[in-house]
Amino acid sequence: MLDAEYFLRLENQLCFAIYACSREITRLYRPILEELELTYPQFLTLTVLWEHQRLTVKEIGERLYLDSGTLTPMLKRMETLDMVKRVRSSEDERKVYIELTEKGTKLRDQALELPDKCIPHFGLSRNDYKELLFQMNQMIEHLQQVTRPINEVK
Amino acid sequence: MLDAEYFLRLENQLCFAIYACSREITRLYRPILEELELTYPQFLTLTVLWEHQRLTVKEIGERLYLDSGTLTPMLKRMETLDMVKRVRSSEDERKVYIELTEKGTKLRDQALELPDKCIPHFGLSRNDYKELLFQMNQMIEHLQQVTRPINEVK
DNA sequence: CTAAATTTAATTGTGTACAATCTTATTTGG
DNA sequence: CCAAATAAGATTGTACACAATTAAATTTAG
Repeated sequence: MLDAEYFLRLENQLCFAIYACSREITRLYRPILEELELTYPQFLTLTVLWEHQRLTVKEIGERLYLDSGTLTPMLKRMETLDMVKRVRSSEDERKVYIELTEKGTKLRDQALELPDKCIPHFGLSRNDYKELLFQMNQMIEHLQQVTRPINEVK
Repeated sequence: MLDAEYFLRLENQLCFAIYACSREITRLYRPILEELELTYPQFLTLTVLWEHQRLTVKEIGERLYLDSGTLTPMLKRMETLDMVKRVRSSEDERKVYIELTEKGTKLRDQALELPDKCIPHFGLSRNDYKELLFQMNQMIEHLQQVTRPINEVK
């Protein structure tokens, strides 16, 4: 049983701090990503594609925790910008493969400058960075046990 | 000089972890807030109003780091739901005061159940919660020094 | 083997975010 | 005192998020 009055105050709400922090980081990235004609979620999409070359919409969604309602229109915009190709699978017509174009592949070179330009502004030591990353991922896991439907009962 | 290759991998990106964590928390809150007819940003708006009774749009924006482009339409929706009143100031016609209605005030009672229902799912000890909150707020401060225009030179 | 269930994307509709611009009101400097 | 600067909200346009639904393809169970 928590002290509800205490945790209802804005200054004590961890969820608000995380939400605000997320938006501040996006704000930091925005002008730099703008030079690459990218938004932050588009950059994340390229990040997973740089690691895997070719993924279905569903597989991208599993990695970024986004659904087709978000991804489909975003991927279409990225296709218009000639960063990715959308290829309907021939073995399974339900699937759409997302592949990097040459332009999308080359963007990685410019994106390599991002960490250096951004991470120092987090104001974290290398160790704090790692610990915070670990904590966040643990929290995500915890939360997903509640927020994601349990289909793995089979 | 950071190892850019390392920090470009999705699993090593703290910004992604924070962004994903923020969305997972919102997902945890959503069904509970839905019972109060609230979205998460609307809940935050009520949170600051419960603390201050009456604030201008600008003052709400300063606390939540949101601008009028976000707040104006949201506050209008909340007015439609009879949670707040929008009152143009008579001393300074540029300002619009946001005040709680009776309904908006009473929602606090139900909102008091939120911390108990949600925070345990974070999977954090009371101490980890406090430390994480502190770290996040520190990061926000650091980031704002870069992302927010410096007007306080005067 | 086929009807029902499941899977994958796409679509629809609502609600943020936020840059950029606009409008109106107030403040300030000459 | 008044024109220029500034300030507060509103508006416009673009891009996510995400629930809910739809459409089409594939799997599965009887």
